[in-house]
Amino acid sequence: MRLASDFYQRPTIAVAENLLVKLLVRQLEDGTRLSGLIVEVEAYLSDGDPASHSFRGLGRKNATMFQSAGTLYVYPIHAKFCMNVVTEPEGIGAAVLIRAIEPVDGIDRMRALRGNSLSLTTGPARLCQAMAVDRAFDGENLVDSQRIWIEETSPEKHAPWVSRTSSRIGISQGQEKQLRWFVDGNRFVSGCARDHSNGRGQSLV
DNA sequence: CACGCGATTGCCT
DNA sequence: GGCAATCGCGTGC
Repeated sequence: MRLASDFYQRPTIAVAENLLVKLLVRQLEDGTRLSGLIVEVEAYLSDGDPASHSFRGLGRKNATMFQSAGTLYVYPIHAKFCMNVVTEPEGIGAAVLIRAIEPVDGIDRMRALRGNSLSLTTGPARLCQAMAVDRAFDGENLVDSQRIWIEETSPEKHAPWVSRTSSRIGISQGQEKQLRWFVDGNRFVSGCARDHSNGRGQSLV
């Protein structure tokens, strides 16, 4: 079942934690269904978070981040793209970056979209490429889009898992904040923190 | 040990 | 609004 607006319109940290092991679904124009379990996310807050694109207030390049909860904020980076889910009430400016998924449906198609590269969906730019998400999806709303959305998953359908936290990856400011969540031991999680969890990781369940 | 990747900024239009 | 980009680090060859 698709996640509704009230899921996204909550404190960003709660949304980030709860996005783990939800199913990200992309319906291609030809009807092909691509999907994957979210196994790594990062939170970018509206207040006191220098790593967040919203840190300096609403500008021409981050306006989507201030739209309603559930809106997809896609930003360009090094000729590729990363996708975020907008959280909190409209106008706040906070989001959750989806950094990795474990492929479920349409793996062959994802591989083709990735240019047959081995790393399919590990890393935010890679998973965008594998899910055929580009700038045209900036502003798309996961609550009612026919092209992309996030579904609830049944706990009995996948093995028990443990959530861990760590510092965010690839940022120059706000490194002390523990705003990254990932599924412990999952092979699709990016970065070394899969192994050490920054020494202060917490088992949440 | 080579290669690919990537939470931002500046510049051009 | 759109595009191009640097270099440190993890991955995999």
